[in-house]
Amino acid sequence: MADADNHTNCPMDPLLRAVTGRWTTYILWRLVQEGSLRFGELMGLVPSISAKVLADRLRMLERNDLLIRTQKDTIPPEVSYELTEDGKALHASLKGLHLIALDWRARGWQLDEGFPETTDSGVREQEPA
Amino acid sequence: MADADNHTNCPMDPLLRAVTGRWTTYILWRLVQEGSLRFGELMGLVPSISAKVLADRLRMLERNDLLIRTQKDTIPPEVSYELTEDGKALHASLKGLHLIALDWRARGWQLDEGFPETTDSGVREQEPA
DNA sequence: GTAACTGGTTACATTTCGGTAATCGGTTAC
DNA sequence: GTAACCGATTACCGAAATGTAACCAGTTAC
Repeated sequence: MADADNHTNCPMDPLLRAVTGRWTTYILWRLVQEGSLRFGELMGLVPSISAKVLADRLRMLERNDLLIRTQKDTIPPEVSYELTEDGKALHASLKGLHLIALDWRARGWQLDEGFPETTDSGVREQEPA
Repeated sequence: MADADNHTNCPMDPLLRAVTGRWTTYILWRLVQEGSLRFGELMGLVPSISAKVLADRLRMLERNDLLIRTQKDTIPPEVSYELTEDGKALHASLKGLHLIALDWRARGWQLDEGFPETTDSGVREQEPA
């Protein structure tokens, strides 16, 4: 998909896909804050993420040289993750989006993904017979 | 999902989800370039998008006040779309991501999403019996 | 002997996403 | 009568993303 699927040739597409999965930006954020975190620490910091998805995200970020995985072969093992310079740069590049996000949130904006079951008023226009 | 699912409370999450679907950034880009476009024009400009997905994207952006749909009830109908100020601001906020995307692309970076079927060497480590 | 520790992997189920093809509505052109 | 026009919607399907739960390894503590 990485290339054959680059229909639009939009340069942001691959970065967006790198950043877009659920919790990914939050993981980046935490790693920027804390510098280095172990797997279990991330499990605790990212609310309700599963080990599977966390591992998926970390391996994906590692494959793309956005973070580095360091393993100590002690028993039990100790594995920690930290961002590379590219990873930090990626996070920094989200600054603009972050600012506008804060602004919109302050203005009460919320994403409407279009699930009508959350509209509770029940009152809707009736077609005249 | 819009709120109950905001697990991380990361302010960027909803914006990222607004921007993330396939072709969404490209649609924003085109609307910024052209100012106003009709449905059929967008169909032509966005390569290989289907009417269904284009309609999905447009309705989603409209629901979130990122673009405005204008319909003339002629026969055949004429419908055009243009970004709101918020829509333009959202697009502008992707500037940082755009810059880093250009830089990385120039450096040869490509997203590796991890599908091993594209690695054609066939040679992989064998377990010693 | 068995549970806990850490950092995962695996199989499976469910949910969501995107793609294809058919259809609609009202009018005009053939 | 029927095809084209435009802007969709609908039903259906397969693929991809995500969630859940069980399990693994090697050692220590009980």
